[in-house]
Amino acid sequence: MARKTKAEAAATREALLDAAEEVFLERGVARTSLEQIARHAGMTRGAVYWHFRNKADLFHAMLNRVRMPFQELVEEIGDPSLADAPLEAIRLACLSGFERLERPRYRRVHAILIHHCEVFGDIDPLAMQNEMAEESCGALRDYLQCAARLGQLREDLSPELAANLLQSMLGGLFHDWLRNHEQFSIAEQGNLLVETQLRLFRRQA
Amino acid sequence: MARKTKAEAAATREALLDAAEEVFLERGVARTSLEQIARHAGMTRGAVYWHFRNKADLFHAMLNRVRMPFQELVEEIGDPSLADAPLEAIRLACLSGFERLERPRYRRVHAILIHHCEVFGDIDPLAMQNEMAEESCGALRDYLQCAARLGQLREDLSPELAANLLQSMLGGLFHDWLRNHEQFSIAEQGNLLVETQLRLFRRQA
DNA sequence: ACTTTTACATTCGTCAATGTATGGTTGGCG
DNA sequence: CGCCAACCATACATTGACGAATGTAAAAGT
Repeated sequence: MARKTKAEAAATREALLDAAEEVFLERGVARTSLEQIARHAGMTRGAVYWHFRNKADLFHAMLNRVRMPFQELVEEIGDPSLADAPLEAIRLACLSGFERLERPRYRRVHAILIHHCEVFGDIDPLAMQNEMAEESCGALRDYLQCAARLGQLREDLSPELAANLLQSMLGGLFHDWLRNHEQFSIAEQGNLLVETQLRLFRRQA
Repeated sequence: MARKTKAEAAATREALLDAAEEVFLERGVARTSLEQIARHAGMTRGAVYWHFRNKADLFHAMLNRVRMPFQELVEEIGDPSLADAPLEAIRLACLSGFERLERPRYRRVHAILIHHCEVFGDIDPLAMQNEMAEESCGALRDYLQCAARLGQLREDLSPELAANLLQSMLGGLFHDWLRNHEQFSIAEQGNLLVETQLRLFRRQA
């Protein structure tokens, strides 16, 4: 094969990762061979083995193109102007998280991680999900405790319980939407659910 | 091998299915061979291929030993004495669902379906999850509409929205618990969350 | 312009898993 | 009581995916 320029080579690398996303998503990780990925990108397995050591390495590279959403969500929350409005901070963080998830690459990779791959090589998707869950739940608890101190929560609702409730609701929404994203828009439905849940949390005037 | 009595043959069939549950759960469906399942049951692949046509057939048989929980949940709800207390009916249905899920066989099979298998043969776990989700969401909506007619819901909360909230919360809880059931008891945590959510739904006195 | 390295394509050996065919023992029915 | 088929083990054939080796032609360097 003729050698390509560096830019073209990088492009084929991206094309291989794109192809991996699509084929993994539609056939599952275990059932797709490197041959299928290569053919779907218009290449052969030789190209795959040039850019990646093996299937696990390619999988890692695919994951590294997106960062974890809840991690970013926590960073996003760090707006100092919202220090006295923690519930609003939570709402905005969820909103930006939803928008990020609607980008095709994010959606596909997370759908693969959660619904289309079992334990695979040194990657344990369930452990990653556990980390994400604990991380987001911790952040929610911090902000809801803050809200409780500011007297913005119903008195008959502990911030820990509210955090668990919100965490479970967000997780369920996340899973449902990733299962088939054409059923509803996560931005619309997510904002609606989060606003409603937070409204139920707030103390009545 | 010597021929076994009918009872013994049935016992080895069950032993093979038990072994399949355990190995599928710990190694994932795609990465486990029929050899591993047979050895784990103290048999050889010959026994597997006698009782089942192939891996997919064994998988089907494993699923058929448990019925879908939300399907039973819907049946469970049909208590006529609770016609004027739909929220209580929902709570009791969730409770019985949680207790059913704590039985090891139910827990293992659902954990496999949701977290440890990709698309596989003619089985599409995501389609099954979609059916379960729509089914339970429909039932919840019916009961919450009933509650709304009886004036038991906050006026600023539509029954459809409440159903979606509850559905997402239950789904998230379900997924979280199946991911590692040692983290918490789904009966305790689930009842706590459901009671709290329903309390937030109720109109204030 | 010449060499070297890059970026793939092609081919082939290997191995694990599946599926099938066969054998052997005995339970259970006539 | 005899024989057949149930029940399972064993051996063999087949498949297909991986990974390494090799080929090769052009881009980069000098």
